[in-house]
Amino acid sequence: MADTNSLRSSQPRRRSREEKARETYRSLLEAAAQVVGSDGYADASISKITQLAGVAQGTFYNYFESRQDVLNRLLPYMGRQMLDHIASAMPRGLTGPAREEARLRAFFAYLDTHPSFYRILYEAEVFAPEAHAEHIRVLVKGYKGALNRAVARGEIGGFDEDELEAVTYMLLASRAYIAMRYARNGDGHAGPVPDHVIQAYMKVLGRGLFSQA
Amino acid sequence: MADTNSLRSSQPRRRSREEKARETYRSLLEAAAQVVGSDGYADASISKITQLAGVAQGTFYNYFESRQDVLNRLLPYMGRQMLDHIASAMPRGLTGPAREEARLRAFFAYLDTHPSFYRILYEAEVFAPEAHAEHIRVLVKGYKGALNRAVARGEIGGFDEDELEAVTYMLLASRAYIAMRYARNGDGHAGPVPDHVIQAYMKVLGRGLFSQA
Amino acid sequence: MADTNSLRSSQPRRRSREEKARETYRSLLEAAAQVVGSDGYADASISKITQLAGVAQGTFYNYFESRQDVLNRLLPYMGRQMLDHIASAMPRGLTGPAREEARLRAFFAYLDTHPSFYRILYEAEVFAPEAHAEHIRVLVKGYKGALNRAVARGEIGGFDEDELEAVTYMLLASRAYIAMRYARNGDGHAGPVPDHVIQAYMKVLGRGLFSQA
Amino acid sequence: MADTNSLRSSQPRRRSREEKARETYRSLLEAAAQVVGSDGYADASISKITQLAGVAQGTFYNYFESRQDVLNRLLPYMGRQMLDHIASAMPRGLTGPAREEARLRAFFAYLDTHPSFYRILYEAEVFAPEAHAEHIRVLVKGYKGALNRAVARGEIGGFDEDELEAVTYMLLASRAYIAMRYARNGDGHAGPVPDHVIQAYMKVLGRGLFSQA
DNA sequence: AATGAATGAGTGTTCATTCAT
DNA sequence: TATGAATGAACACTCATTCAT
Repeated sequence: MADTNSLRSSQPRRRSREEKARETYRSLLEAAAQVVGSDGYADASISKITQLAGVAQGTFYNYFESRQDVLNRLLPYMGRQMLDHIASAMPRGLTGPAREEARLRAFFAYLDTHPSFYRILYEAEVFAPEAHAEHIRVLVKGYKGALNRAVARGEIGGFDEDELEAVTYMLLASRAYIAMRYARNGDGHAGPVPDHVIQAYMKVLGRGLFSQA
Repeated sequence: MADTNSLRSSQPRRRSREEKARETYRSLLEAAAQVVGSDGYADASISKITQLAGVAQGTFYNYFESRQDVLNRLLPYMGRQMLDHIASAMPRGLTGPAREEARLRAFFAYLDTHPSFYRILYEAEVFAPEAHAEHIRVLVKGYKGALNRAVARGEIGGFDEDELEAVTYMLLASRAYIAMRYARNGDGHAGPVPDHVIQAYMKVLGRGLFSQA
Repeated sequence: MADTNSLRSSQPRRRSREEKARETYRSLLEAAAQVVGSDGYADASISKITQLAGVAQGTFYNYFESRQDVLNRLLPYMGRQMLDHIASAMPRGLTGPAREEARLRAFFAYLDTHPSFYRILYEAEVFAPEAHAEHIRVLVKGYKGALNRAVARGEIGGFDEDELEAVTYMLLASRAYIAMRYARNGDGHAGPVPDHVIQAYMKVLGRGLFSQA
Repeated sequence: MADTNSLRSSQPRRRSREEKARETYRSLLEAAAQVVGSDGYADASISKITQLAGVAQGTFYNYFESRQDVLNRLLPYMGRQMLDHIASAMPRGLTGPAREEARLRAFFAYLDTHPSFYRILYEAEVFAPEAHAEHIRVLVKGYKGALNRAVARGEIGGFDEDELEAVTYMLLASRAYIAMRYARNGDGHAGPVPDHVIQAYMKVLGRGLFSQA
C-alpha cells in the first residue's frame, strides 16, 4: 500500500516526513510534561499543551488518542529519563552504604535539574494510576535487585525475601517524602537537600540495614 | 467549630437556629468526605455533595466560600478524627519499639475501618496542598515529640534535632507507602497489613533507631 | 425536603417558579422544532436552539439530558399537536370515503400551517428512530381503528385483519409522498395540495377500498 | 462515467494511467456505498471511506470535490444498479396487475439481497436531497410510462395524466412504507415481505386501478 | 496522481457560582 | 436561610479540507 516507487530515492523524502512527525510527537510530549509540571495533571488542557508545542489543537489527536493517553505516557517517559540519569551518574565500584548514598544523591540531583518530575510522579497515582503502578513496579524491581546483591555480598543480613520488599518500599517512601519536605517549596523546587538530612537517612540505613545485628 | 455536643440535649426546642445550621454544616462536610472518599477530589462536585447532604445546591454557599473551601476543610476534619482514634487506641505504658509498633498498627487499623480516609489523605497533596502541608506539620510535630521523649528515656541516641526531623519524615513516608502497597487494592482497601511487613519495619527501626550504635 | 413552610402562602411563589420553568421548557422545545424544521436535525445545534429560545447554553441542560433527548421529544410533541389539530378539524357525522377525504385534507392543512412538521417527521426516522417508530405505531393504531369501524359499518369488505394493516401503511405512505411531492418546495412548503391529486387519491381508495368487489 | 468494461481486456499493460484512476474512483464509490449502507450518511467520514478503499485521505479529493459530492453520487450509482437489476428480473410478456405484482416482488427481492440500498435510498432525502429528488423523478417517469402503456392497453381507465402521476407517487410510497414496516428490523433487513401484504397491495390496486369503474 | 500530517472551526457537555424568589 | 433555575466559561474531541512533499 505504500511501496509504489521501488527506489531508494523515495527514502530521504520519507525520512524527512517521519522525522518531522517524530519531532512533533516529541515536542507535544515535552510540552505536556512542562505543563503538568507547572500546572498539574488536572489543569493540563490540550489547548495549553498544543500552544506550548506550537501546533494546532487538532494536531494533538494525530499523535495521542486522548488527553488521558498523553498523561499516561508522561511518567514512563520521564521515569526512563530519570533512571538513565541515575545509572549514568552512579560512580563505578561503590558498594554497601556508600552505593546507597550515591543513588540517593543522584536521585535528588535529577529532581533538582528536572523540577517538573516531582509533580508528574506524585500526581500520577491520582491521574495516571496504571502508569504510576508500573513505575513503582520497575523501581521496586531494580531496588530489590540491588538489595539482593548487597545480601549476596554479605553487606546485609537477617531479612528474608518478603521483608526485603517491604524495606524497598520504605526506602522509596523515604526518598519521596524527603524530596517533598526538603527539595521543594511553593514554586516547584528549592535547591539541593541539606546534608544533615542525608546523614540521618544514612544513619538509619547504616544501622538498620547494613548490619548483621 | 465542630464541637456542639455539649449543648444538644439541653435545648431540644430552641436549637432551631444555630443548631440546625451547625447540623447542616456538619452534614455537608460529612457528605463531602464521603464523596471524596469514593470518587476522589476531582470528581467531587457540589451537586453530588449537596444531594448526599439533602440540601439544595445554593445552600452549599451559605456554609462554604467555594468548592475549594470545603476541600480544604476535609483533611483537617478527618485528620483530627484519625489522631483522636489512634490516641485512644494506644495502650498505656508502652515505651521503646513496642510503642512505635503499637502506633503503626493503630494507624493501619484506622485505615482498615475508614477506607475513605486513605483517599482523602493521599489526594490532598494534589487538591488541597495547604491542608496537606498543615496535616503533615501536625503529624511531624507529634511524632517528633514522641521521638524526643524516647531520646530523653535513653531509648534513642546519636541523632541531633534536625536529623530527628528527617527520621520522622522517613517514618511517615514508610507508613504511607506500606499502606499504598499492602493495604489497598483496586476497590479501596484490602484488609490488614501482613505481619512480615510490620516485622521488616520494626527490624529496620529497632536496629536503625532504637540502638546506641 | 421541600416542605419547610407549611402555609399556602408559599404556593403562589412556587407556582411562579414552576410556571417560569415550564415556559422555559416550552420555549426550548419550540425553538428546537423551529431550528430542526429549517435546518434539519443534523444542523440543529444546542447553540442555535438556546439562542433562539433566548437562554444560555447551559440552561438547555436543566431541561434536557442531551441533544438527542430534545430531538427525541420533538416528534411526539408535534405529532400530538397534529393529531389534536386533525381531530378538532374533522366534521361530525362523516362516514365512508368522505370521512377519509376529510382526514386527508385536515392533514395537508396542518402541514400547510406548520411547515416545520414535515421535516421533523421525515428526518425522524434517521435521527430519532424510536420516536419515529412510536409515532408510526400511534398513527397506524388510530387508522386501523378507523378502517375497522368502516368495516363494521359495512363500508369496507374483503380484507382480513393483517391485510388491513398493510393497507394502513399504504395510506400513510401515500399521504407522506403526496406531501413530499405536492406540498413542498425548496424552502419548506409550497401551498395547498392541488385538487386533482386528492381526486386521484380518492378514486383509488373509493374503488380499491370502499367497495365490496 | 462508470462503463469501462469494454476496454479492460484489450490493453492489459497500458491501462496504468486512466484505467487505474477509474478503478480508484470506482473503489472509492463502492467504499462510500458500503460505509453509508452500514453507518448511514451522517457517520460516513472520509477517513472511513478511504480506509475501506485502501487509499490515503488526500487521494479522495483527487476524485471528488467534497464529501457532499460523493454522497450525491451514491444514489444515482446505486439507483441505476437497482433499475437494471429489476429490469432484468422482470418476466417477459406479463401485463396488467400481474406485471405490477412482478415489479413489486422484484423490488423487494433486490432490497433483500442489497441491504445497504435501503439506507442509501431512504436517508438520501435528508443528506442528498437533490439526488433523491432526481431519483424519484426517474422512477416516476418510468412508472408513469408503464401505467400509460397499461392505459393504452385498456387495462386502466378513468384517470387523466395528472391523476396518473399522483397515483404513481402513491405506488412508490406504498413500496417504501411496506419495505420500512415489513422488510426491516433493527439490524438492517429481516427477510422477505409476507405474502398477505403483497395480496393486500394487489387487492387495492386491482380494484382501485385496474378496473374501469 | 498519491500521500498523510496539519489545520481550526465547530460541537456537545459539565459545573462552580450567582441571585431572584 | 433555603431554594434551584440560570449562567457562561471552559473543555475534550471530531473531521472535512488543504498542501508540501
